[in-house]
Amino acid sequence: MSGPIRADEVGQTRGERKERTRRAILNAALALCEESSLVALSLRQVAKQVGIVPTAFYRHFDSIESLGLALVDESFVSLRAMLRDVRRHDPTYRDIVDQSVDTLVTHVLKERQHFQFIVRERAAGPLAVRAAIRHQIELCERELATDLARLPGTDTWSPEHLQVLSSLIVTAMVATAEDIVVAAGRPDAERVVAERARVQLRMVIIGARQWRSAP
Amino acid sequence: MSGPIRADEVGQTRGERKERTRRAILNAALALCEESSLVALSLRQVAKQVGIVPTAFYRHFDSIESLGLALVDESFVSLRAMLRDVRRHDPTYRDIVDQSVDTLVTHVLKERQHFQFIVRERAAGPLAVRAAIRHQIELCERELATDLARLPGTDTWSPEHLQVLSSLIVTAMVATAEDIVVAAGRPDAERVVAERARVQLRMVIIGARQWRSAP
DNA sequence: TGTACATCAGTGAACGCGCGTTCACTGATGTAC
DNA sequence: TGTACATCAGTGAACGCGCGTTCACTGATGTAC
Repeated sequence: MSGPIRADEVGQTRGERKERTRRAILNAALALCEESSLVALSLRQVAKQVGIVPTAFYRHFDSIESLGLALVDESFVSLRAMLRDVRRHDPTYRDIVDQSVDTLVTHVLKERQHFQFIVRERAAGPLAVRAAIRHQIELCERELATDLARLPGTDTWSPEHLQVLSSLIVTAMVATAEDIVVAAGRPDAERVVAERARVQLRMVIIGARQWRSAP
Repeated sequence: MSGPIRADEVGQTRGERKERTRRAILNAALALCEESSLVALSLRQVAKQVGIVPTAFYRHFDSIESLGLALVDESFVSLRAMLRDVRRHDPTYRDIVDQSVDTLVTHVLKERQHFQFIVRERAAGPLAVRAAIRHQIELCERELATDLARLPGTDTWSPEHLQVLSSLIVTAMVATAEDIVVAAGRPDAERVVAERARVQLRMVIIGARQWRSAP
């Protein structure tokens, strides 16, 4: 770095400072595209927000698109942390819905920007970003199908059936995540969204269980 | 118009020509934002595509955002045409799923740009556009709830229950519309998406019917 | 029917601005000896 | 440990370009008489 060293930067290695700037770029981009989309975000806006000169951006990313791919990775770290939390609970039909929806709500509110980024850029991001998000979501669907296969009473279901059910659940949960983001900060609205998600999940599970006997 | 009159323009009134340009602007915008989003679309791109000077744009719309609101109206004309088609069929549990999914696939493929616009701008459009789309979708959910109330065997369901079910179905169908757009042009992929939508819809309906007896 | 005037969709020049990207640079940090 | 050199995150000037918006305009269409 050629500028003056700030008090909070002494004692850091060059690598640590680079990582620090990289993180600042990722955070600034995440915040700036919140109200529109990556495709409307400029390199100069990001640089300005971070407090670096526009050309310094290139020391970290090739383009806004590759910055977007890094944000996809980062956002799915949050999403997978949530899935891990969901799996930690006891897999019984009785509580699984309540626990899963609670976990979803908690994580979406805690990492709002990441979940918002996923749902928004999935539909409207740069092509490579859209593709990366769709791929990650597909992986989540497959994982969920594997998890579902471990639930009691699902041993007779076909892999295709599990996959279709899994895709329906993921779709409903992505939609719920969107609704939570919209409702964020209004406790009443949050509760309505959560209750709806619980009922929907229960309907789906009941339907799937019945399905077995009527193929 | 101050430019030369083209052969295909003779005999049109001033109003007809204005409407013609307006339509050209809407079509150009719909095509141009297909690969990214309204928020990344410029007035000059649209004008260039239409073949008018950028300032002429203002004779028709205040801004890209108000053009977007017109595209929302236009797109929901397509969506409501589809809903009308769905309703035309016999409301029995046996065929309703096959017929509805067929209708959905046909309409989404026929008016691909409109459906694509809705799902994309719902998540990433200018704020007013997002709000308008969410409002329209909410209206559709309420209409569907009314339709569901007319199906045999639903007379004992509560309005809240119908609303939750309706929202789940709309969510699943919006997701299916997205998948149809992605699969468009690959008949195998289209068939997979349609079959998945049918199974999911059946699961949901079965679950909802059972729900009644286990509140 | 003809004439005089109003309307208004589209024109074209001009503006200041933010954009991505190039380039040569600076100077603190890191490394080899 | 000290010295000489390499690395490289960040700088700053400059570029050509597309942006939204302003303004005064043109000339065909529409209307009032």
